[in-house]
Amino acid sequence: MAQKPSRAPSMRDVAQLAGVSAQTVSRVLSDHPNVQPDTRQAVREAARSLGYRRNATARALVTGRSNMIGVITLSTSSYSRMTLIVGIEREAAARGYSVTFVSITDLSARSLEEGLSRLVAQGVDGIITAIPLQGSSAEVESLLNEVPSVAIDSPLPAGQQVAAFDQVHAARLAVEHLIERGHTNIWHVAGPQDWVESDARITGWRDALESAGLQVPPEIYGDWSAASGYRAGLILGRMPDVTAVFVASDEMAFGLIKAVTELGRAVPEDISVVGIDDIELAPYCTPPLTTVRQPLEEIGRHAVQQLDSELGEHAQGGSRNQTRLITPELIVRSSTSTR
Amino acid sequence: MAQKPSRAPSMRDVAQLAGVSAQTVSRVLSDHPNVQPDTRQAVREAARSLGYRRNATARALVTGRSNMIGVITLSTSSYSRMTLIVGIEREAAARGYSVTFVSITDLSARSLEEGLSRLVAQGVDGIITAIPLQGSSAEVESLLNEVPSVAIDSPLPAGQQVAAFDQVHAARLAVEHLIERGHTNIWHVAGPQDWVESDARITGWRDALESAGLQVPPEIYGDWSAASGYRAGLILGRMPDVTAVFVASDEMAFGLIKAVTELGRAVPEDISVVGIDDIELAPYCTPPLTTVRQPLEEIGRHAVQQLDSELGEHAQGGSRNQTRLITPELIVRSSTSTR
DNA sequence: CCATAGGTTGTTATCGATAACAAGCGATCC
DNA sequence: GGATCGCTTGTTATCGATAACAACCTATGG
Repeated sequence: MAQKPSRAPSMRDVAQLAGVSAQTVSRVLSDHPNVQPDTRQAVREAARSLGYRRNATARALVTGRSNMIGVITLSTSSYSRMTLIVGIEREAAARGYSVTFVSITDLSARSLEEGLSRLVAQGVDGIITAIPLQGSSAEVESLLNEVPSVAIDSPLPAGQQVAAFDQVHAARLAVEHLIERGHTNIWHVAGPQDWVESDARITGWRDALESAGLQVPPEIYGDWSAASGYRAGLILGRMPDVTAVFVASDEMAFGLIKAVTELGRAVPEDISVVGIDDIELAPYCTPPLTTVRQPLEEIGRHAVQQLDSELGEHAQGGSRNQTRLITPELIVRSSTSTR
Repeated sequence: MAQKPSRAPSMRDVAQLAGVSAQTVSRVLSDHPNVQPDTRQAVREAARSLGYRRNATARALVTGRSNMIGVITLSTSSYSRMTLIVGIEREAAARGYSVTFVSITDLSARSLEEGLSRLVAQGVDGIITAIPLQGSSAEVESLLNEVPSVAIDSPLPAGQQVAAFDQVHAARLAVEHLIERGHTNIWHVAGPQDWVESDARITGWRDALESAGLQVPPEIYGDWSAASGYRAGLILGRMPDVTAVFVASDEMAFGLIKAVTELGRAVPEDISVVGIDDIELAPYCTPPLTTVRQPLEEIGRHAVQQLDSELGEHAQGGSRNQTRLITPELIVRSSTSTR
């Protein structure tokens, strides 16, 4: 049944069938204004009857625009990454872009280079870097110079646009909430060392404590995983004077709560816990997790919007460096109690 | 500082600098065997000094291969989707493909068509459909005929390859575990109605019960979300003779456990619960969740492998319809007890 | 009634690479 | 020593579209 079509129909075929030139077909398909209605009609019909589909590759070659945007991200399979990517994809689709996706395993400059160059080689019009790395390399900078880009999370060097979430503020919200409830000994389980998010959240936590005149204990580093939160919990649960912990991600908070509970300390009666993210399962934690929501899908959309407008200006050459910060929101559930 | 390069260097530029023809440059860059070592060397140097990068668009146009594979998936930001996509991306990268990603919001034939045609228009070499829909439309079939494709989850009609996980077996494993522990009244919270996964898991559950000579209660439908699991829990928790529930996803299991616990029924003492997926948080559920692991990253990799080999054969025209089933594994934690 | 303007359509060149063919050249073989 | 072989390199055509220019035709105005 499936007859093998020797070749997909080209513009020439459509033109021939409609009795016009290829150029006219092109005009019709691009909605140029100056085409006679009947011609337009005829071309449309011919195209439909042949099942014609415009060849994006050829267009890209001649126009210099591929209408693809590249996304590079860490390959952690976390909720947050996925939500971000879905946000990006939606907005991109709405604006007529398709999304090419590259994930890297580690944060080394090597693999960052490798990933970026895959995207550039693929001919994307712009790149969204959803990578939380701090430093970078000359090679990376030069790659990012070849193509307009927007950074999520990380303030990468080149005069780039940034679509971000106010991490410091988020952390401050969480900690202030604990302070309001009367806690004075508030610990922090942070993300891994070289992540900007980790730093920002540490900063927010520290700021909040200091402005309240409270003592700042040492932070404990995790790696975003629930398992690392569990390990932190095994430590903190053994310290009797710890009554509150601000955890840098919901997933780590799950682990921490499990650990301290196993050690016989009740949450929130003995220890209050606040997370960050508001993952889908946060309300179903035992107890339901108080957390700061990150509107990730929105962040993804913003990133695409900025990239799109940057691509628009690109022709003209305007290049201001605006940053759009998104405001976090505290979600109070039951993992925090008044002291 | 950032000088605007009027145009990226082309093969011609490299050729000129190296004092050879464009074709020779092409040969060097494609690692053709018959090139004199010094020529090769000279070309390589010229390319490096110009910062030359091969234009994938032009290559794609002339070779007819874009080295892009398309992935279409539902835009649920679940853990599993992300894991799958990461698996796909890794394997694709390893085989020299880049991945273009389209997510759709609903399972209507309309949006499926829309998404697929975006991919086809973009010129992908092959498509991985990670969409759990049962039915489809003529238009969809015709789109899938234009391009080789592999289905994950769903047995889409066209003589497609399928990379799948043995859902029926997985469900059976879960239920048999409960039966072994002495349970006789085992309920099921299923996924949404028109998903193949839901059906397969229902089938497995039913099979296991029937072969044990047990009664089959009516299934309760959820939508994979923790919230829907919670609702199911509010129902099942009120039925005193229910001692075991097999839940079609870990996320729903989290919700269910929360609900029945709130109703005063202890897990696993009063009610045993088994999920499916083994999400990262499963061990940190209260109590730690017994579940059946889905090796999603592996499934993603398999899908790419099959697609790649299909793309290879495509030239020759072989087209058998092999299916690779991946075996599930039961992970016993503490949410199930002996009756 | 001719000149000009503007709408409509066609022609040609081009984007950046590769495939297919052609040519040059030294070595091997009889 | 001449013919053939095989390695190396260059030439030309092509992929499928669009940009830029050219040509034609129909109104409109003087």
